[in-house]
Amino acid sequence: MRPGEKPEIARLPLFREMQEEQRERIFSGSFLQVFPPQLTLFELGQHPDFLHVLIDGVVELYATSAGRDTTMRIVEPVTSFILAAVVTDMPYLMSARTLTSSRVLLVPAALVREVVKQDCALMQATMRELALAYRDLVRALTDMKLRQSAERLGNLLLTQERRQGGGGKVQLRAEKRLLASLLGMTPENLSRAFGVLGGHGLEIDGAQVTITDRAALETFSRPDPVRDDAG
Amino acid sequence: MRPGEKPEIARLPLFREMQEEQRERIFSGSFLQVFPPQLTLFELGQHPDFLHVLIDGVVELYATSAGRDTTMRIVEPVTSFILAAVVTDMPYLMSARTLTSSRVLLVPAALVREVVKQDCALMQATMRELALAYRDLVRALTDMKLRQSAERLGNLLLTQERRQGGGGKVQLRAEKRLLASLLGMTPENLSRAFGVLGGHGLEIDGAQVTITDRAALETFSRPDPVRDDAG
DNA sequence: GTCTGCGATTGATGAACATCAATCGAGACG
DNA sequence: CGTCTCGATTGATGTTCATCAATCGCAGAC
Repeated sequence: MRPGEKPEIARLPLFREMQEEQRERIFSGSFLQVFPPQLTLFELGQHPDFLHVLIDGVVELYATSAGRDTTMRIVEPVTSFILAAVVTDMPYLMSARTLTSSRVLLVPAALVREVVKQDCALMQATMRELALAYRDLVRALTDMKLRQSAERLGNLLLTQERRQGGGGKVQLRAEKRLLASLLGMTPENLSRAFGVLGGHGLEIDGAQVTITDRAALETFSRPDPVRDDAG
Repeated sequence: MRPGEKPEIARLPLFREMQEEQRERIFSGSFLQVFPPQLTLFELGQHPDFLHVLIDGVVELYATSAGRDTTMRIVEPVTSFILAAVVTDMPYLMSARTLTSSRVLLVPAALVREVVKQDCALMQATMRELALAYRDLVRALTDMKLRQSAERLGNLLLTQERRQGGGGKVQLRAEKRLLASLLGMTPENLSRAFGVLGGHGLEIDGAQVTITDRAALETFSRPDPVRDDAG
């Protein structure tokens, strides 16, 4: 682990409040591993052996079924992932692969479960993390069920813009094919959705998106104050 | 509270393992309320004042956005619901209404949060509950993104049949319009989906569904051993 | 520079699904 | 016993989205 990274991991919401001593136990039982791009970290159905914490790089969580697959989440550093499978000790419901070269902290799942039982602060943080993740999924599911593709894209851009500082500019980080899969559509349709939004306050140039008329974009995308604005 | 109900609530996974004394605190701070059918219990965006435990009746959780709405979950007794909003103390992401006359135990949200902090067994149960709910939503979202309507219906029926004992019969409990909304389609399309499954090992008579050829139904619906079989 | 490979885009077509309208059928009620 | 109501069903039609095919544009290789 590089200097400065351990404190950064310790500052994660998940590990922040726990006892120093227990945190040391977690860290000393874990190990950092480097993975090349496009490598599968684990697959749907496998038994969860490690809690993963992405330190550096980008990881995609995706699900497959009957030959088709879809992106469920794009993980950026520094974040833990697949907490729910580790806590319940049940098979993964998603697969994971690196998109870029990545460094991942691997915390043995059994160790997580053991320390969680002994350190109430860690348990509370875990509980909170799971509750927030649950809420994210509620949002994603209603988004999928109630909105059509161009609206979903519009709302995602509005949300991203707020997260990136609110200057009316959004920098797309992932490939568009990935973004399409995350939004539950084909790359072709994403292109067309961008085209549609072009008539509703949006300008796009490659991976650089500019919101030229927020009011128009909001009228079209119908963001929900509860679902889309709050964290 | 009627005799026999309190022990039944105490047997819920959520409350089972906690200290007797703390459980008493929860119960004595809560109250049971009876609601008529079709009554809204709370609405999306409101601040969560109570953890709800459905004792008797049926409750629908649904989300709305831009005039449209969709069923997210049908709650049957005895189950707690909207745990995530209570734990995070953040606005509801779903609304709730009774479908039939219902009795609901209302546990003040602040009390839940306080006792959770003091009783590690309750916290662990909460964590587990949230993790399982998260996994349910992962399943629902991938189902929505990867399968088309008739497949979703087929898999739901296969799952229900297993839960109802596996005799090849499934009794539909909810109205079909509700089932349609839960599956993310219109009532008209649900009818047609049943029609399609009629050619793939299914027979339907009103609310009584019979699986006449499980192999055919599975071939068509492509259940995922991980996602659909495991709990 | 040119070639090459790959992702993004665009157009044409088809499938899945929603919508609109009409009808059917079963339970409620006079 | 009829009729009224409401959900379920069926058919006709339109919209949304996927698929297939071709082209564009850009970055890396040589």
